Amino acid sequence: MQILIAEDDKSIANSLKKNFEGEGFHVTIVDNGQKALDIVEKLEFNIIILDWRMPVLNGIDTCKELKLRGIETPIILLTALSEISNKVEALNLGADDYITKPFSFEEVLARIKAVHRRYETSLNELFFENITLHLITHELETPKEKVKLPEKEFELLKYFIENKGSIITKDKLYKDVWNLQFTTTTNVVEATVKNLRKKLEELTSQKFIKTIYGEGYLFISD
Amino acid sequence: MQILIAEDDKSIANSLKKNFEGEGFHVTIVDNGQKALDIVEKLEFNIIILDWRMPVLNGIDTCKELKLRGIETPIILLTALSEISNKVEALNLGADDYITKPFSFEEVLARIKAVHRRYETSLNELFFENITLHLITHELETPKEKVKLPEKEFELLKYFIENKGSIITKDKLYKDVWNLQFTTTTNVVEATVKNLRKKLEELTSQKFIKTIYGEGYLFISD
DNA sequence: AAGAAATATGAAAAATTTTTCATTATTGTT
DNA sequence: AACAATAATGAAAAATTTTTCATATTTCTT
Repeated sequence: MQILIAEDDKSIANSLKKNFEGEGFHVTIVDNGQKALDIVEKLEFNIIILDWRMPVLNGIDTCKELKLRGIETPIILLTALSEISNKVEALNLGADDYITKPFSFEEVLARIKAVHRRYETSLNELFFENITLHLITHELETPKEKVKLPEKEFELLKYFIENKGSIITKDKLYKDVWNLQFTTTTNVVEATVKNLRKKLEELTSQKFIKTIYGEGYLFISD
Repeated sequence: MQILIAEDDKSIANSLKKNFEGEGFHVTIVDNGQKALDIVEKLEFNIIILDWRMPVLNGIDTCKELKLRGIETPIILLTALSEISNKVEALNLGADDYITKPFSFEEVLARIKAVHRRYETSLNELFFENITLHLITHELETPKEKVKLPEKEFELLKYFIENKGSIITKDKLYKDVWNLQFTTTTNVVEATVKNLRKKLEELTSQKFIKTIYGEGYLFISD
């Protein structure tokens, strides 16, 4: 997760950065709104955190300008308690949330995760590494190409991404994807896994679907 | 749009009601949280507005209880300015927005529309009359049954609902749904319309797809 | 290393969906 | 009412997807 923080108070900025990095996030700090606008043109972020008061260009105007430019990255505003009557303004400007100082890191983290989750689901896309699964059109988008997946392959891949990183047993797939009791008389799962594997590898040159012998499948980075 | 207002201050409640009805919404008023819980069990609402302070059961606890019961209807809390430090609590309780008194009706209306729109798109469903089209699973839900639509029928119905009430020419369908130049050498559109019509009529006993001779199709109430 | 269990695979079969085609029905115009 | 244009329909053909089956490969255990 790439986070941009625009905050002129160095102690706050560094404290946030240290904490976020402890969470495995990547943080970029700028000290005014204009610099935030500049860097957003060049790099992609998943979340933008703007301080309300900043030199050169404050958080409100930065937020307004970002939205004007069509940037859809979720924005969180940091405000002092005294400025709180402006909350309506904040949300009207297009900010997705705001946090009043002083705040605990736990609060910031919770808000960020909530906003990001909300954003992801609003997009109707599932992300994994360099692939995107479009939930409405059932298209699989890769660096190489965008293809429409047949029904079963779509459902299987969706299930894999939703359960990435943990072992998925075959009977779970029979139950959840095929709505079948687990029977030994069929091997549709293996057959469909084969086809999905082939398609994924052709498109990404990566092997996302591992098999754990005797246990099930594991969807994970190559 | 069905709105439930739980507010013990009669002047506020009635003023809201009058204004909402001017907008064509249908409003139900109750004067405490317990009554709100009771009526929500019996009737369906699109938005619930809860006053923060109320006798018997206040807005916070009502909100908490509604969420506990799995009610997903968006909730907006009304709070006095002095209670504003609890905003974090409000959002954590699962309220979708909150408005501080005193408020203008315009603000309330804007918030309601925003919350409702957010809700509808977050559901990933398209509604028309008594049918629901599930955008992720491609299922058509009717009072009688829920069936999975084949790809083309799904895309066609989605297009119809998105363009309900206005004439849809055949070349628009060829272009937007089939990605084809309009050619006279095929009649896939007619064939698919036929099948969708049959399915819709079997399931709802209604005829949603009218044909406007020489112009196109019109998706509209029977 | 050999055998057994589990998984993978290519190709065929079955099922479903999409499109075409020939014909019938409907609508608007004269 | 008759004609021409447009739309609807049933059935067949074509294309695609899903499942099955027989066989090959891999993995684990001894």
